[in-house]
Amino acid sequence: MKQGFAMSDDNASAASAPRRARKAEAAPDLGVAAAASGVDVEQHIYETVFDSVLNQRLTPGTKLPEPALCELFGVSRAVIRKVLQRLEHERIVELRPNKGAVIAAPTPEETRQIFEARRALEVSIVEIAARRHTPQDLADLRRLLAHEHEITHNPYQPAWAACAREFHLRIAAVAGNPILTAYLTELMTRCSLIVALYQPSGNAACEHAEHGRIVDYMEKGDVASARAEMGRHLRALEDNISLDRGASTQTLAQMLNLG
Amino acid sequence: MKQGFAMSDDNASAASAPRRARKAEAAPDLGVAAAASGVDVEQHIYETVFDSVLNQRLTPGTKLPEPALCELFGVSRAVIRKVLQRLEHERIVELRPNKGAVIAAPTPEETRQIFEARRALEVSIVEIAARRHTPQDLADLRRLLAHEHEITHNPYQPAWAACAREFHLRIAAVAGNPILTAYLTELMTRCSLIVALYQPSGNAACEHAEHGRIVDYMEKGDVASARAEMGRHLRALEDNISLDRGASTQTLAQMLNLG
DNA sequence: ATAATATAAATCGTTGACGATTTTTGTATT
DNA sequence: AATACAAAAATCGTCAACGATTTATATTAT
Repeated sequence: MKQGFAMSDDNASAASAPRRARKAEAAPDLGVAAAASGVDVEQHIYETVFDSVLNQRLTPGTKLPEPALCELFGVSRAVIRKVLQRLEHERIVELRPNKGAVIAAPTPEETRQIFEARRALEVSIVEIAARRHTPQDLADLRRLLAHEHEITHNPYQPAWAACAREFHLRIAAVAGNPILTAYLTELMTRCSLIVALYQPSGNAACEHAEHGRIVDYMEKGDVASARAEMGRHLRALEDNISLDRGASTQTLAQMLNLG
Repeated sequence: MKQGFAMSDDNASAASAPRRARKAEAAPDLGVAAAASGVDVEQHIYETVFDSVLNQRLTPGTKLPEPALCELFGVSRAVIRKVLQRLEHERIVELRPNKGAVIAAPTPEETRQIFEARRALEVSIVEIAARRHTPQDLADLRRLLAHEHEITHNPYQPAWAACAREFHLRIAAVAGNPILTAYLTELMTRCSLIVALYQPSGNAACEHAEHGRIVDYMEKGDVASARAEMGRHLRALEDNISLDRGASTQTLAQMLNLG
């Protein structure tokens, strides 16, 4: 098969020109801003790739050649390599030695493990959140539920996925443990990859109702029911994933929402 | 304060010599072995640092200068940098921009979060393990308990810590979810840092008894009791950490068990 | 026409070097 | 003697280049 990339052609002219405005001898470029922006540039590249994965512009299996990313972002290979290693550790990309980086493609077995891990984590998280929530926390969750309700009938899948993601992460935020939140964030990102791979026939309205029940139990202080409902909800999510595949024909620049 | 390092002196003569035996023109060094060993070298460096942290030779706050590590392991800065980034992502070292890497020193608040995350994870892990264990799994756990019993009266703290660590990770292995095992591994490594920082007055015999009860409940299939006992056990662990500090005077080479 | 082989292109791993920042050391002043 | 300041050393971030490996392409033989 053929990957639909054409970046070395259309980007060689667009990205190489601003690249030279770094240490020019004519412009008195204050070196402080250039050096201090280094860490921000790295974060920007990371977030761009991350966001593209969440929005399914970068789909599992997509190759991420280092030279292409260098030209797209106008940086050296060292910083690209650093970002790729970070993404690898979060299981978003897979780094095959001497063969390049690709967006990770969770196998069915990994999918099972990811959902089992989510259940293990989230039932504990919702238990902590059910004990620790403030009135403000509940108001925020209700507001998220209202936004969910509006978007339930939106056919654009990534929008709903982002909404649901925000809900689960908000509960983790209520629990107030950054470590558990980080783990859950990682697992939910991998779930985005799963959704992109095996398009689930998810019923947004059904999921929305389950979210509502979870908040209801939290408000009542019914910890056990909140745990049970979260467990049911996650099992239901796992239960509707098919095994179709979809291949893309976009360019890497389009997937990254650049140019 | 003064860090007790003297590596640039005694290592400049010992490590720079074998460094040159890489691409010499006289020796027909087969480049395949040198290139293929690259990933193993990286893994070796990682495991050396990791092991040194577990054994409390590398204690929180210890600086890890890149040039020193380059000479100690005879590699370039790129590979050292890669290992440091990996260790940073696992929260074992902290990478302060432009200020170097140090062994992480969990704060009291982080300590609370780490133990809360351990409880959240391990009660679910032991529940899965209690449902999924085979006779062989139970035999292995009993064997670990026997080894624990022998070492209970050993005054050398890291030996007992390694034993307890193995027990908890074995339960995770019985649960059979690599993702949860990886998260727990990370948390237990951070617990080693906590132990090194705030030396707990842990009662090994008491912990050993709790381990035994956990396995008993698993064997009986009493899932709820296994969960509860694990929760009690982890709370007890958290409850005895003091707030003393200890500073080291060893050289980095000694801490890494080299030469 | 297809398969196998050889050549060419692209990509990755590693290294050494340069500039910028931080830390240490030495000096002068109060 | 202690503090403040300045020079020097050490360390880190980034980059460009070289060799090795992989992938794609072109050629040739069956």
